[in-house]
Amino acid sequence: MGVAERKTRERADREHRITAAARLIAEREGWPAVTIRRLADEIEYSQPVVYSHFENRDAIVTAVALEGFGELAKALRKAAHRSGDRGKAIENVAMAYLTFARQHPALYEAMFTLPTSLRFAEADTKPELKDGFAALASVVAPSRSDVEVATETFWAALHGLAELERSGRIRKSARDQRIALVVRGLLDS
Amino acid sequence: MGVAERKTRERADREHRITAAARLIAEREGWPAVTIRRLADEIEYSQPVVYSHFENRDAIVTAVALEGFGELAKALRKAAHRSGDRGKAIENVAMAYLTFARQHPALYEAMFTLPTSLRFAEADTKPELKDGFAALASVVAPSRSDVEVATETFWAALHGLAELERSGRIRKSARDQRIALVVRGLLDS
DNA sequence: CTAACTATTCTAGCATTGCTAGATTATCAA
DNA sequence: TTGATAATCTAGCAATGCTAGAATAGTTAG
Repeated sequence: MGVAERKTRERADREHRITAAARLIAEREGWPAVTIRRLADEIEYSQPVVYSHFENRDAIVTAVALEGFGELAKALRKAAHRSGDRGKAIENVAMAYLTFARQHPALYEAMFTLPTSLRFAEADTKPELKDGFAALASVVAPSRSDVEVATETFWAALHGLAELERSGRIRKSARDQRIALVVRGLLDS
Repeated sequence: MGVAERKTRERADREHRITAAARLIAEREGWPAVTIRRLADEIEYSQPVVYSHFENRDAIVTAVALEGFGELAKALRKAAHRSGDRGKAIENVAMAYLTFARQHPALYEAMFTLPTSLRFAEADTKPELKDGFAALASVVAPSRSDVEVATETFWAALHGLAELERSGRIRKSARDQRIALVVRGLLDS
């Protein structure tokens, strides 16, 4: 009775091929180039098959975004882990965050600026979404009373830096100095 | 010979009616509802007339965004002006920034997340784009040596807060505490 | 092994979009 | 009044997201 198993496995494979193709095309040519027809071509099936996996285009973006959150969390955890003093830990995590955003611009776009159906701070919030926040919180300062507020602010600063850098609105050259400022701001308080 | 003048005035009026309609529809129903057909209907002309004013849809978004930058700069200048000590000034400006973003979400979206042809830090950078930055810089600390870096970081923090708040990824309740943290971070350094 | 049934996949099409070529109408100078 | 120019419109193209209904493949019962 391995037939059913094979079928579900094949379906899962195909689903993964869709998100992988979406991500690749987005990273190479931008999200507008990610059309259902293009994805259908890529997996060598017709359009309705794509819709048997995802309700609509946004759902595909959402799936990619979720992958992204998982990977970002992993990168942040790694950076938090190999850390000396607290300041260095914060700096490492900040660098890791900005590097991630810079190296996967389309992925980051899916995670933060494209319309997705991802809900935060709710009952059904996916673990991928919480993990990244937790990694940030771990270096902020486990001791201080306002960990959550401080983490939110840290996150906002990083996200803002990532976005303004990506859109070319702040100088690329002064990145390290800005990170230093953020780190100092978090330490002194 | 007031004919030519009247015509250019009428053209300018019509152009303004286009961006005003775009902005209104975007604010009420979101940017995807802003279609060329809809705008043409709104100004009671046919589609090609809209294209005689703007090269394409993005150019309309860009025009709205530029208006937004002008208004944001004005709001920030106002907040910077009525200020007591330096900490209060920074706080006022930060509050003004976030209030602006919250009260005009679609406008803010045009300014920061939708694709526009706005270029920063270049020769042809429009004054509206520089003014807001200048208003931020004015409260950061005219004395310190790293004004530009500090202003960029301040801006990034505000932008990050605005975006994460808008997308519901950080708690609305703790806004004031986060602002306090940003202000303290800027003061202590 | 065949026939019927079910699940899967495809073809073909709809409505909407951004954008434009070419016809049509209004405007104005000679 | 006529002819030329400018302003505007009609009609249409190609591309998009999405879907109904036909066709096919796969599975099971007799």
